[in-house]
Amino acid sequence: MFECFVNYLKLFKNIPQGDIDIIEEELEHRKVTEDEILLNEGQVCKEMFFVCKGVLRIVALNEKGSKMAYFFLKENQFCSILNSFNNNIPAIEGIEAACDGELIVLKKQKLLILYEKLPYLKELITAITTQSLLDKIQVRNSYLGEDASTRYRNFLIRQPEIALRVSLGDIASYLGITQQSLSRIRKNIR
Amino acid sequence: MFECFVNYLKLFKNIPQGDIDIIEEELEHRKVTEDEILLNEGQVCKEMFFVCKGVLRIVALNEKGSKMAYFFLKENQFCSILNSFNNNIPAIEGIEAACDGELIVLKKQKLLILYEKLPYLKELITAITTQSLLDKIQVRNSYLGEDASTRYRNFLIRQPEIALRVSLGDIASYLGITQQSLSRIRKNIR
DNA sequence: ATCCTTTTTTACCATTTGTTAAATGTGCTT
DNA sequence: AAGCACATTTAACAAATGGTAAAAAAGGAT
Repeated sequence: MFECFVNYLKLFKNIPQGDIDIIEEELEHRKVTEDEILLNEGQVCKEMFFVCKGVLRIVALNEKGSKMAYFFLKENQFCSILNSFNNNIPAIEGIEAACDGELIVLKKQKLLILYEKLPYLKELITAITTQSLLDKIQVRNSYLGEDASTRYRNFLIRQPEIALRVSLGDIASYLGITQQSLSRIRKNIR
Repeated sequence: MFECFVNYLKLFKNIPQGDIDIIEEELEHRKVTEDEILLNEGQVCKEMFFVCKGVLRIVALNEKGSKMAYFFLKENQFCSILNSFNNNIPAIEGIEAACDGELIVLKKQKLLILYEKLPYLKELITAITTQSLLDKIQVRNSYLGEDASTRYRNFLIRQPEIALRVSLGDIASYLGITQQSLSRIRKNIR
């Protein structure tokens, strides 16, 4: 049930079986279906998800009021709205399932218990999520300097598995262009 | 000399004078002039800067080979290339002074000494820099969903002081548009 | 003040992207 | 299989942006 999560952590640090038992005590498992909403914009985010299977998307409303995908998270990635989670403030973004999948749910209360019992876990998870922030920011910055066609080609290189599993509309909003533009770009690439 | 840095930290946590003496022991002060390069792309970043006066810019080469500004950092903000700083790998971005200014320099070696002596300092600085990452990523994401004119208007709202202190070329590259486009947008706004 | 360099503004045209609308395709339900 | 809802593709036109080049403006140095 929780192997994928534990196995992922073990990639970074050897964790004794006793600790694993403690960790699994506080985890929850959840199946999600496409377009299921895991967190609404405006709510305080009190959970951190770990994707075992499928793809999650972080979404927000843009200036014109339409939903835009900020990020896609796939297997072995954490997904939360950290600004909300850390500071107990309403989230500006929401979390949705981009396709059917399975998650590990880390409730904030339970995670804090784990951090008390196993302080190294806090360091580890913080390091992982911080690193993923740095990766995300690097990608988003580079997109701003590219035209739509280049953005799409780089998206295919950077996240080929995502490209196959989420809708064209999702990808277009993620790249900051319209569906029609993306469809046109796809045609030109063929 | 170092008051601005210490005063800033005190906003978050009360720090006894003894600790302040320890901290100041490890700090360095540096004056910079406009366009001075503080870190070249490709180098490993071994320092963290704290801006006392002026504006720094984080730059990177885009697909076409021209320099793009990823971020501007002003008074009371930390500036480093964390991916390089944390992981001892060459930086993809560079750091330059966008105008004359004064900095506190925190060398990695000395910072690690401070973290040993005052563990709460590590938590504090990590929290501050993580929060600023979240803020930056939020802004960059929203820019991707806006057209150039909206981006500029939101830039003026979000960072009015920066707008007055850096060149049009810097702002244009930050917003992912050409100087000419930005100049045209400015005209339309008047 | 003058010259020189750099930045900013303009203008023109090519290209890209957005908008609107319709057509086509795809999968699901009955 | 037929029908329906939804996603994707196309098309035609409008609007925005980029590329190039040149003029104007602003600063600095002498």
